[in-house]
Amino acid sequence: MLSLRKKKILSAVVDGYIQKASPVSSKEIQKTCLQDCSSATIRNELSALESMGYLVQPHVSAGRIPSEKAFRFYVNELTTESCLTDEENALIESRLLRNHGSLDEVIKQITNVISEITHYTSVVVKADMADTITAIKLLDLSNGQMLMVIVTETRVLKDGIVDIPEDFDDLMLLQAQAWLNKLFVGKHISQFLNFTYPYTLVNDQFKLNKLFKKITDELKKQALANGMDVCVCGEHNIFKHSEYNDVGNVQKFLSEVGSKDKMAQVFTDDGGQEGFVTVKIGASENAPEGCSVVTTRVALGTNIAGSIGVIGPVRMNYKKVLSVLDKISNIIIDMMGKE
Amino acid sequence: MLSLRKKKILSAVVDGYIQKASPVSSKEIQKTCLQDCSSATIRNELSALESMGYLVQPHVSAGRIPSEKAFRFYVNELTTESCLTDEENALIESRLLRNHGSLDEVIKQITNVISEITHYTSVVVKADMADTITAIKLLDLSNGQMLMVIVTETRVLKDGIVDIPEDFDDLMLLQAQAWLNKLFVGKHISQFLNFTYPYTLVNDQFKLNKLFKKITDELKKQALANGMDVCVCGEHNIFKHSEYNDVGNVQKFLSEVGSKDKMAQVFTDDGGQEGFVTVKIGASENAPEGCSVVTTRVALGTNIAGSIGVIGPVRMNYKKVLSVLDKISNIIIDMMGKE
DNA sequence: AATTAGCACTCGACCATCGAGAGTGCTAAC
DNA sequence: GTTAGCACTCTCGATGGTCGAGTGCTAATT
Repeated sequence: MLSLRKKKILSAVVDGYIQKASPVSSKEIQKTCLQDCSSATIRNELSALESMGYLVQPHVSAGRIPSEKAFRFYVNELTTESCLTDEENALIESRLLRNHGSLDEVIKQITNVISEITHYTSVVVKADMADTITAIKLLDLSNGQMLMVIVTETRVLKDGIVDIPEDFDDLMLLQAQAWLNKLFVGKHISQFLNFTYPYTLVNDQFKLNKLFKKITDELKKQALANGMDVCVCGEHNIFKHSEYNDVGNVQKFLSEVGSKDKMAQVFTDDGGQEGFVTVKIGASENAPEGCSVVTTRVALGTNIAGSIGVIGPVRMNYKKVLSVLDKISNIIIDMMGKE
Repeated sequence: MLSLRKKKILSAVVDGYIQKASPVSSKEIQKTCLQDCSSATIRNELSALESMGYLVQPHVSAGRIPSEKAFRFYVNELTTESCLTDEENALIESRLLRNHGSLDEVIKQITNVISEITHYTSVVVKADMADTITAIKLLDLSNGQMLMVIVTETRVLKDGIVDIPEDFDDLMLLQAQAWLNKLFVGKHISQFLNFTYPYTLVNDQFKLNKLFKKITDELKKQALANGMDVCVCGEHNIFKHSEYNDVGNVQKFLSEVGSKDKMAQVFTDDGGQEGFVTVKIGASENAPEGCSVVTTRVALGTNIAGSIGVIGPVRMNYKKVLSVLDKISNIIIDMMGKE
């Protein structure tokens, strides 16, 4: 457990770093939040926090940078109180309340406002929960591969291709198909997400298990990429943040954000509870490397599940992002309640 | 007119620069294409070409870099013969010929193959020519602004907002509306593109003319952004080209490519003739700064106009891009003919 | 025992300098 | 008109030196 002073200092480092994007020194902390302490004392504390894994020193004569652990601490300590200005609140409301025909229009509006106010990239993932699976087909392509097709009430998802092992005959393919249908027909495609293949379920032979796992994995990917609508807005906001002064980072970020299945994955892999905001910090919490992902669940209509959120560098303005998402999810829940 | 040797040298510089992305020296040219000349002679020629505006020298001890004028020369000299390998041809064919339900699917496939083979960003702009304008509405928002709405047979385009001058009354608004309807009802939205506002048409008063011009400009922008479907693929390919090692350039490029109206504009502003490939080099030829745009027109169905093409740095592999677009447009024209 | 003042130390950022190498332009000879 | 030869210019990378920021440690203080 951290002493009160350590907490204060740690928060100050994180706050300062979020603001300036450069290492924070003992003197700065003294100025901003601990005038009644000397910088030497703070240095001792910083040193302690470093050895506890909260801080990192890029080099000996630089200040401290918060680690992902520090950001996690910071976010946990955060109060839920909003930091939005009246103008920002008004903007959000006016944008969401003007009634824009179709759901997709509304979603566009949502991503728009979020990215505009937060200056990060925003994402909304939509899944029609009423659109359930009616069949799963495994189609032998006669070239050692099979095509997997998921049929739902409203559409057909294809393009999943998997190698068939040589000792796998037609009968087994049919068995596999039957098994998949038994498991998933009537369910929503998003339920692949929570499904993990149990190795002992079908067959003890390692090879077959491996194939079955491959099939369900591939189906999962398909379901993510095509079964859910992903709307992204404000990708270009990354250029505002100094971690993306490097072309390599930009490239990595854009390729992550551009991949629908990754986004669907990252933005729906949370508690699934409506009204709560989830924060994932860095790769260790399953966000893309160097990134944080903030999401919240919201019903976008009867039987339409939605996940709205923000993706950006770990050095993110969490206060603002959390406030915005909180505000927006409340408005939406409200809107939905009235209909 | 350039001497044969100058042409040879100029082509060699462009070729070399396209390949290496670094200045080309006299010695290199000697090696690659003019063994029977000394490097000194080539230097004289290079110097002449430079003063003619074809070449640029970044600094005195560097080789030459081709100017946009040089690329224009190079492209004009290019023969139409294809430089594609058998594998590439086969890939294109197999991708386009597997029949993918909807037109949008096909378009996705087209952009996909193009960007995959050329390693540039590819764009397809689709315009349903049968979808004509049924009405244009100017709606006074009572706050000194008006909302402009274009109604076509299948959809409603809105969101164009323009200030109304104070001395503009309701009657004039109606007049303006009547005028616009008279001009454009029954036509396709893309025809705004070719429309330029004639100052003397309605009123001699400068102010009103200015407003009318503003309205048509705004309508144009709307028509471009929303009246045509723009499909972009392979944005991330820019990272493969060294001109985009700089974050600033990446940002500029992505913001250009991300703006639908700019893309619709750039990719449809050509002769409009089917089967011919148009090349725009650099800002002076109305491509985005530092970029070249290669396009070709193709009917994507009865009454559906399409423009398919590639956008990338001026230092583009024109041989390949032209070959690919040529091949693809031929296939599509063929496909359409059969239906 | 915790805090603090003071100081030596370290390291990055910035700048100037230097030499090597590339490639040119010019001159004079062919 | 072409070419060999050479001086010249400029970039690039390496080297070194100074400055300032910020630390860690020590010894004194509370």
